[in-house]
Amino acid sequence: MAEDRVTQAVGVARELLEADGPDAVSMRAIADRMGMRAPSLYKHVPDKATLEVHLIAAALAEFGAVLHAAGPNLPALAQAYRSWATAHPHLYTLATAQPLPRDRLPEGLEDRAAAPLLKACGGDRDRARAAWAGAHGLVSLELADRFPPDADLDAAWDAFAAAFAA
Amino acid sequence: MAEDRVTQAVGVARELLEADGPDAVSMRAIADRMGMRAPSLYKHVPDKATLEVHLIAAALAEFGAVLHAAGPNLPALAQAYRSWATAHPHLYTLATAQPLPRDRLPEGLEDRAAAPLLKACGGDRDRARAAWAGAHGLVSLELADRFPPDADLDAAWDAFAAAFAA
DNA sequence: GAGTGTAGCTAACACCGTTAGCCCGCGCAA
DNA sequence: TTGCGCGGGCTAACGGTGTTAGCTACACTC
Repeated sequence: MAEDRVTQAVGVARELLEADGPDAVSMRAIADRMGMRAPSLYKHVPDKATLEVHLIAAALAEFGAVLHAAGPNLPALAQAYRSWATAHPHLYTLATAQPLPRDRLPEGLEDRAAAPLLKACGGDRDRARAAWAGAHGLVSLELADRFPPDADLDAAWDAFAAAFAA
Repeated sequence: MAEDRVTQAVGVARELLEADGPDAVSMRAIADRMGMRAPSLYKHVPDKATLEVHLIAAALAEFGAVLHAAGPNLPALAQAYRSWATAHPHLYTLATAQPLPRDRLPEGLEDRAAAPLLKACGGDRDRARAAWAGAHGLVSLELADRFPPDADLDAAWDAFAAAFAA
């Protein structure tokens, strides 16, 4: 059978990333787990960046599905956003901290992930972007441990939700 | 005289970072610009991480001063936040994307940078954190080119300000 | 059976941060 | 003046990274 070595490599990369963070994701480590040496990996994958693009695509698809399932109301979306991101911190960061390789991503992926929030904002794109930024900001500051240790994150999320409820 | 080689190294690191991004900041490149080889740099600086801590401290101090100068009202703060960050994208990212090495930073640096926003929010810490997250989210998504090319960022900032104006 | 493509391998390159060990020259003390 | 320590430069090297070149062995086809 030998199901596609590329998807296998992406899976291994995801395991490594989620378990031990971005520094653990090396071509040699991936190859090791696939039972081969690093150079052989290049018979299946052109380079590491491509692998990361696949990882980002998978992450966005999964994340988008979670948001979609939360339905188009803002508090539920915020909760889903935060809980997925904190459950997959390295994946969230990978998919979010760098420019999107839009030309190498499946058509419509981005829009599909954004759709629930846009609907929750009644189609107001600017408002949706501001809300997205709020959620992303809260999540990424939390993931980077930027809030003081005594900060009440739930309360901060409530304040965020309150600002956008009006 | 030989003004402190450490501050000189930090200055060079900043130049490299601002000019060509984080990948350009290598110990060898810094040493080159100082007219020496990389190993000699270690006679003055214990390691690269320490250099980065100095860079972060300098960035936070400068950024904090800019915010302070903007005064404690939210629209002015938002404008100052965005314009400093976009003027120094790599520096902003460096100082913001990783956990703060709080134990190695000057006492009170963090609070001083946060003070203007806290005052603008009337001392409501949760609200201030939500507002900070909004600004940080907008900036970091903009810096990472995450908004669609046709997005009107000014309008998104207005929507953000409107949400927190009420 | 000859040939061809797939998929593994080792060796190597250029870079990274970092360490070990050498050596030169300056200041200071006897 | 002589000797000595040490600050501050150097080269060589280690182990890591992504990646390429070039070899080989197996399977499949004609």
